[in-house]
Amino acid sequence: MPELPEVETIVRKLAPAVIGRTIAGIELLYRPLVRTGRKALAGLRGRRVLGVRRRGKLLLIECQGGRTLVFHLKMTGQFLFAGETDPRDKHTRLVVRFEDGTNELRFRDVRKFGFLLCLEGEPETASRELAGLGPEPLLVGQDEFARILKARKGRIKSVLLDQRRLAGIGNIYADEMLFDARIHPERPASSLTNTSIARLHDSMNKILTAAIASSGSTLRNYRDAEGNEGRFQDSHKVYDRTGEPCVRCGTPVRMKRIGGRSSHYCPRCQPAPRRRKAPCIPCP
DNA sequence: GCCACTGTTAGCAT
DNA sequence: CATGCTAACAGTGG
Repeated sequence: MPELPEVETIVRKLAPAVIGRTIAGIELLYRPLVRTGRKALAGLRGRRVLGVRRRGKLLLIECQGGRTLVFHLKMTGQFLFAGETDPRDKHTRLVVRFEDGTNELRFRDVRKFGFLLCLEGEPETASRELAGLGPEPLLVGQDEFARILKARKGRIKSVLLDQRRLAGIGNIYADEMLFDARIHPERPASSLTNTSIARLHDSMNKILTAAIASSGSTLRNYRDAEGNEGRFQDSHKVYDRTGEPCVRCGTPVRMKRIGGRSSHYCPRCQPAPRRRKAPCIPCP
């Protein structure tokens, strides 16, 4: 479940709790979690944590000596702190112990989709996963945003979800920002007017900023590193509100599968794109 | 019990 | 290259 606002929330909890601490050991409980750098992982013992940051939906833990742990939480990855003697549940995939021994950091992931890279050197250049990402939605300017959208033939929602175009937007926030900007999720990205693009840029900033301020959305199992739930689900206007009245016009919110993803929208506030007339083949 | 569904995305087909 | 499905996994809810 974690998208940009959830990963950002986790980063903010994790940073003060681990920066400056020295790693005493790492226990890998599910080997396939580590996609690259399993050997480098063992070499983290004795190194200090220098920083924690986010890129798209990835969470980066930067350590002394130019090594970086890169986590993707996919659907069900989560971090928690626990005492070293507290029982571990069966979904715990990795444990980081620290020299101060006050608590340990655990990564658990029910569905096992999450992954970890242990990189040496500049992360942005050391891995495809990072190098291929588009700009940060909260940093991209309106002009570049417009260029990204206008160059795409596909549906606007699919473009928002494409991490090579913009990094960090997932299903929930794509639906919410499209509703806010009154754009139908199936509108071809290249067909958007400058006005619509400007509105969508504003909505993207507004929704993501508000979601971060509310510590993300908890619909099923998302929790931050302290076990807290997010509160932004209370502000969802369309996501997970199928059949409920649109907050703007009262029309029931509709759910439709678009590009394999459940998509929620108001059929009245977000009118369907006009179907193009068939080209006149034997145009005389 | 069975079936449908789930917030991601890599990999493959077109 | 771009775009569109589906599988990978495990649990939950009907």
